[in-house]
Amino acid sequence: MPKEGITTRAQDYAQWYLDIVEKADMADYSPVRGCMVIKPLGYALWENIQRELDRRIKETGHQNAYFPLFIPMSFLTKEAEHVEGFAPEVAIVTKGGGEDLAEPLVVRPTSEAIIGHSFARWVHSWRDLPLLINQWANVVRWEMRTRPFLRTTEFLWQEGHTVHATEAEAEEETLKILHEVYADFVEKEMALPVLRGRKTDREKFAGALRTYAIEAMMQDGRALQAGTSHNLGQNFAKAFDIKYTTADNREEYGWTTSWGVSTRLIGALIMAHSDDEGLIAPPRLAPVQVVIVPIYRSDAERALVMEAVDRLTREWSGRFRLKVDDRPQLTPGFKYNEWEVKGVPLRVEVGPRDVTQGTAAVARRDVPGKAGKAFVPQAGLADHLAALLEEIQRSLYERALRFREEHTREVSSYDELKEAIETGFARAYWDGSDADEGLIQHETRATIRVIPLEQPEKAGRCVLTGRETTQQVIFARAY
RNA sequence: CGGGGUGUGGCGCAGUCCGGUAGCGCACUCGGUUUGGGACCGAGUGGUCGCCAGUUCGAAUCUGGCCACCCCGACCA
Repeated sequence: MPKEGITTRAQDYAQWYLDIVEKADMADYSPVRGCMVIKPLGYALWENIQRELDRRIKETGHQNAYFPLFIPMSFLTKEAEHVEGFAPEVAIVTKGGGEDLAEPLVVRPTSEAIIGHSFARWVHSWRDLPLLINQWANVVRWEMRTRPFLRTTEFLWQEGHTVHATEAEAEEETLKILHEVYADFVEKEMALPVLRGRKTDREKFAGALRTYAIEAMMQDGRALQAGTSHNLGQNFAKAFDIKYTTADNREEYGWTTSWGVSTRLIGALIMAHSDDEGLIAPPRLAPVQVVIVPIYRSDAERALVMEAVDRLTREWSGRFRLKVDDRPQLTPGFKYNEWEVKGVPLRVEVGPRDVTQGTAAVARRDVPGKAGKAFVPQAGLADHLAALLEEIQRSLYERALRFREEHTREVSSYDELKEAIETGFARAYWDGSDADEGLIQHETRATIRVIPLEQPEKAGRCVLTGRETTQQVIFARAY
């Protein structure tokens, strides 16, 4: 049954997304344009995302630290490409304590500059390297057009910043983050398959040597950049004077990297898995994994049912993130709908009939309606639920992967490319220039999302120029 | 920054053309009956109609100005 107040995906995908955010109660608008209030459900998702990412970031040897919100204006201008890229979208503080500041302060749009300054003070010797730091922070970018989670003026993220002795080590770090932290997290925890690849020069980070990214496909066939990892070369080391002395007493600039993912991931999670009924949260990140709805008429039945619920859940302690919805005066049907909109993966119903029969009704969020509901024995219920949560996690991933495969076409002509990007990704041989890419963007609104790391063995002809090349790229419209 | 739209109880809207005591649905509060797919009945609370100025005996409604937000595009995690 379509839920009240949720536009269907078929009607208007963009409006559907906004409706899900609102009806699932994940975020609210704020008095400041483009800024968003993250409500408890949205924030609980973020906390779970943080926990899993933070674990991977630490397992790969990084430590958390925190750097200031304000950056002296002059710092931002030290790296030429960097300032050019970010200047149009920074917020600037010119007054403090009622006085004009001697130097305006930029509210960080990203922290390469302020962290670069610190790193220059921290790094002296080859023994100080590699320096592997991460911070969880908010940043501000004055965007023209905003959308909850996908693009907001202020957003939350993590940004890793590292310094290495050699170019090869910096490159290794950049790719390690891409694979072992970002792709691993998004595929395993978010149940969302990603394409891994390099960005073209047009799309790379301002000031980077090379940018790598993971790209995911949303249910409307558009691409969403889920994370980026930059090899900054020596650009920032030179701008901020990050130098070290080698083992044979030579002075060298360090090689730096930076990488980040943001609350945008919540937007990706919503758009990739949810349906016209509401949010579908992947079990591994769902703030509530199992909701129990007790059903009763009289006080006597209530006592009976609640006793069974208490007995069951006592045995589950710690196994699930669990919610017992014993709110009085609300009908079971109302509760089913509410938890469906909020994306809880499993619902367990326990009523008088179940108490007598030793059963419970279990409903899967990812399989709507009767098809996803079954009466199962109370004995062994916890194991059954645990298995179902894993099954849902796997099923969501496979569904998203199948969708991406069905909406990805190999194209060999510009006409085919134009057609393919209407519904999904276009994989094409490419030997064009930056200007050619700009032309295609102008004509089709599609851009090269990634140059996939996995490339074909044999050569083909560039979709635009017709020149022979071995390089394939992915074109798509992006969020 | 261009284009479109909207500002009226917490939310969604009607009323504006044609000026005359601000209304509906949901939500909320209280009482009762209900509860296996969004319960029902009854009684209530709540709004200087985005802001400023003007016209008028009288403005949500007419005139002028301003502001804000949303949606669609170009720029971007």
